[in-house]
Amino acid sequence: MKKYKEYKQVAYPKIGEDILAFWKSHQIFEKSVANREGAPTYTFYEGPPSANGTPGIHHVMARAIKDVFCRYKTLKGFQVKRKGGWDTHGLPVELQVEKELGITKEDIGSKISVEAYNQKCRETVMRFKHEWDDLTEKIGYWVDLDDPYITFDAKYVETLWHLLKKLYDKDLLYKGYTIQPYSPAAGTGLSSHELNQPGCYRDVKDTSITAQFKVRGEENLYILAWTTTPWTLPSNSALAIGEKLDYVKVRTFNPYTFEPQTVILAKERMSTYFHPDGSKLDLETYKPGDKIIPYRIVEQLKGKDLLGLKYEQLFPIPELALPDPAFSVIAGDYVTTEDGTGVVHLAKAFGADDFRTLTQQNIPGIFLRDDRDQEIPVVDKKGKFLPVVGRYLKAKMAEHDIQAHKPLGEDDFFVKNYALDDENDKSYKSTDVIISIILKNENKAFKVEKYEHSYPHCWRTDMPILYYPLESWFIKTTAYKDQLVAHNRTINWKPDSTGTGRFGNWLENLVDWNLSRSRYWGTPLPIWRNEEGTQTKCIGSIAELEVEIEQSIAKGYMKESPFKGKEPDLHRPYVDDIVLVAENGDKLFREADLIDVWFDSGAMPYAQWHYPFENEAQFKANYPADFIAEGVDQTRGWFFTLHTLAVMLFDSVAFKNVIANGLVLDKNGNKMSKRLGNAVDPFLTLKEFGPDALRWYMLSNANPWDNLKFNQEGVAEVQRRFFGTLQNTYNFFALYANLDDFVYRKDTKIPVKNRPELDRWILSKLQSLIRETGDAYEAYDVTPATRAIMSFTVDQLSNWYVRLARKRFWRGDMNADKQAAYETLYECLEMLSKLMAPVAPFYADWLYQNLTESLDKSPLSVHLTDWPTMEDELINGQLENSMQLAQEISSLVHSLRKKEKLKVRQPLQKILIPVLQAETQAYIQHVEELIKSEVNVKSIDYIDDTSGILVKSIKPNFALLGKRFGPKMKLVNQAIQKWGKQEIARIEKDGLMTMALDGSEEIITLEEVLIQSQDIPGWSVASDNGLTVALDVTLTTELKEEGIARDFVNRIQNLRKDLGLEVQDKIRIKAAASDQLVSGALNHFSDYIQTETQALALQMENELNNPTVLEMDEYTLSVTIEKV
RNA sequence: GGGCCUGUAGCUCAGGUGGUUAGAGCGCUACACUGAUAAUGUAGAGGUCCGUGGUUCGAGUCCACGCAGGCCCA
Repeated sequence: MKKYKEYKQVAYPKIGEDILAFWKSHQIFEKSVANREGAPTYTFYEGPPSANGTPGIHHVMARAIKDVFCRYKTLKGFQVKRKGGWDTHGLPVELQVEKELGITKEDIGSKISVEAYNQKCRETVMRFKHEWDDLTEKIGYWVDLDDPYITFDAKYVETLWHLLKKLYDKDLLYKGYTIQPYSPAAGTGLSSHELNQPGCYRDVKDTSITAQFKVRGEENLYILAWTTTPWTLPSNSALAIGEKLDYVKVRTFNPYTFEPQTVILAKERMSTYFHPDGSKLDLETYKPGDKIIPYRIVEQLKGKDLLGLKYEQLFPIPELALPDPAFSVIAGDYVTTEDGTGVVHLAKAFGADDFRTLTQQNIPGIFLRDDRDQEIPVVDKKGKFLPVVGRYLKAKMAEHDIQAHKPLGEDDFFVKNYALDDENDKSYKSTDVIISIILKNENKAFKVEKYEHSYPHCWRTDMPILYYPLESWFIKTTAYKDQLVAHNRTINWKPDSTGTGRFGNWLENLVDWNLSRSRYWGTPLPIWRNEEGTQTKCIGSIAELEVEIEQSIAKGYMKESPFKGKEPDLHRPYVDDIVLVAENGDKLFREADLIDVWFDSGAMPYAQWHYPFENEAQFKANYPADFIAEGVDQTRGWFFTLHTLAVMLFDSVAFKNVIANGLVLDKNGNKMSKRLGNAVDPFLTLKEFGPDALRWYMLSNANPWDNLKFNQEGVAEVQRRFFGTLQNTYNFFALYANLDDFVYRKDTKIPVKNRPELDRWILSKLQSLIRETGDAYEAYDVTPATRAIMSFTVDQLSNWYVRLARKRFWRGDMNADKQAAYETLYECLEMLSKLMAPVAPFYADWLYQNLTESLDKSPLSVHLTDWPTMEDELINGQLENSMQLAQEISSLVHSLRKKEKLKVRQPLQKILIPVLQAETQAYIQHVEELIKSEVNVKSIDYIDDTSGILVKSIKPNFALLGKRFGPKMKLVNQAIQKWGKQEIARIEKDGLMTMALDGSEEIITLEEVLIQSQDIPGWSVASDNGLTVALDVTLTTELKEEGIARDFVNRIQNLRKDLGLEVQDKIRIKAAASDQLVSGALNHFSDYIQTETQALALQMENELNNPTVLEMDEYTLSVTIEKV
């Protein structure tokens, strides 16, 4: 029976499937964890994906990275529990549900109850769980899928509440009012994290206006201010300048009304607004419509000279009138002269800087009042001007006879493109455009143009966002900035720059974390307040809530608990129905907000265990994480929220090591997107290549933190080159091992020290490989590990060891030499299966099992083994040196043969190697036989100094002498280059030489120069890397005959094969030679030929029946062979 | 506009602390091998190291300023 399975063809995808089935039926993953019970833990946190979309190829990348280090640490003896998780809340879920139901946010509560809506969300959110689980299994990502944490789970939410209360108790949770990104289309504020979604910032062309603000009490004097959001101009209540900037007053004409006027702007910005020739033109002779408008600078002044200047309201709508100090010039430290006019228009409701500055300077903003007497901006939450402004715009349109694409009523003025009208309509006019025309007509616009800039968009609705005043709850992260920074310094970031740069800078410029989301499907904020906002309760657990509810029932505020007789559900609408009792007896209502979903995921270290309500020991044993990995886009997402909560609540890091991987782009370096059709389907790729080649390609091609240009051909190459070579090597082993009935047995194996040199060499290399891969995995550098494994497998094991050892496997019966070869190759293969197991878990296990099946005691799977320890005593540096010399010399000889057109089959007499050090000669002599057979030469001669024919060259050792001589190095170099035979001889003999340099004597030692021999007069030489080889190209008759004999063997072997003879079949050869040299060769090398070709006889005949004519280089030869 | 990353052969990538012939694989060309054979091996061609300045005796490597691409943020 065959002990080692042989494979004609290998279907890698099938290996994936088979091994997956094996893992399942033998519970290998479970065993790999259970086996390490009691061992030190290595903690990994799974960043929860959302299962409401299908997984992509980049998820394979991310998950492969996670898997590699968890598997490696398991092999290293740690217990690595990997709890899976699902991110289930948030806007994407809501939007998907709305799309499917054909509703908008406004319909919630009317067309559909919050209860039914949330129920639908809950059903939707796990929709693609099956695909995710499927992919996870197929790529071999080992994670506990049976007991994942789920962020909507009541227990999970309870922990979130607990954490929020801890923040509240520390006074780190507060309600504020800020200008925030708001999506009218989605009806919600957006977190900075959401705005960080790739693709949110897009280049768009907006109408930009440089408006003229007329200075009060002056004739025709205007301040210029530029904006890309004309719709905010009706809300203008101040202008900001930079105090230290230079400004000018310029006399000129308005380009639209042609009226003479004087304008104020930053001096540096003049070139944008005035044609250079305008300064030469006469102001008096200007005629309306002239192409170049003349101008004169009439006054230069500093920004601070402008402070306090009053101007007329741009849109004098009576309802929007404001008292002093509105409509005046103030200072803003953010004003620059990079664009615009160096004057910034401020609208308190629509800009964060604006809001801050105006608040600080006590300048009121433009607001109206709602029926509860609360301030409201003049644009409503749908992005439409209130009728107060609409009426004004409508009247102005009539006054100036402005025709739009449709009749516009006072309630029709949407900002941006929220009207959803057809923008391609020729007569389409946006509100921005209408405002521009009005201003142009009224001598209030100095320049109107389309301006292309990057503007944030809502990541789901694709509509531009507005900056809009919203009330919010915040976490006061700024209070912990120093601790956040300090703890970050202790984290090992891969790559380092993401930690210090991207993440570090983010922490340095920290703002408070805006927690609030006005939505339905998410974790509700556990805060109850009275109507005045004077009484507040924060609830930190279900039990606490139930006690409060009892009190409320007792007080008569509630009839019964919504949780009565069922499991508590902490979602809306149930918690909204709960009314609590304040200390002073007031009714408390829940703050309607949900919290940022990033809080959900950032709290997973605690919430996944329902800590502190349960599993305290579990939590403590697994906190903080040793390792996490996600995409670099999570830097300010999950990485940030994990870090923040850990620092603020536990004064700890949340993770010690983190890999922030790059993007997976298409092969041309473009982003993959389903829309563009360049997205790669992971399932199809798996089907074609199987999981191992895919993982190996992704991790070996480039460091994970570099973007990967994903190219299927790259996967194919990895498969062919690496897996193919490894597979061939295994097949080779299996083929002969089975023929010889070899079975690897530890107890009877030949000690390494008794094995042939070649074996000891490859085993020495193998030991180095163990160290190299181990070091790389330890440093979270998977790419160098894969490259080292590939290089060993392909270059050393297959291309050198197997090739040179081939004959040992097929020749003769079992003997010690043969056994050593089998054992050595076996040991290399088995070791490779372990070293590659973290990256290519399926193939590695398959290989391991093929090798070990016939052994009883070995663990079932490579993933249940221990990481190998290096055996230092097997490392033989000298032998590795020798072998490297053999490889280099062989390569040089091949190169010479090529040049001289002498094929390897033609034996040659000798090669010459100049050696200047006895050491080198010893190294080479060690592997002399090997070189001789590899390049087919009879002998190797060494020439040393005593021969007297060596031509040596000398050059300085720059690294050493450069440090010593510095600027004089050029002179030293020139001097040394001039040295001839005598000087070289002397420094070699004495170990030093003196030289004159700048009038002084300098002593140069032998170590400070490099002496090489690169030429042997009269010989064909090749040299590389300080090594020189000469080839004796003389062909004697004997050599020629031997070459012919070898050629003949080769042809006979081909014939044997053509005739379908088996390896052990014997033959009889008859040959009719036409050439004397050939018949001489056949006669002289008859024994050799017969041995090689398994011939019992080689007869020379004059005539042959029906012979085969062999074409040899210069001769032809007729032969017949017959099976005996 | 700011932060970070990347730029080396046609393609994908290596090139501690600066040191004088810049490497590998794939692809290409040629050859060899034919008992690993739908394999395998060898050799060759192929480079303004993104550009420009600078530091230095010496720069792919260090510095400055640019250019191009990417990510993140304003």
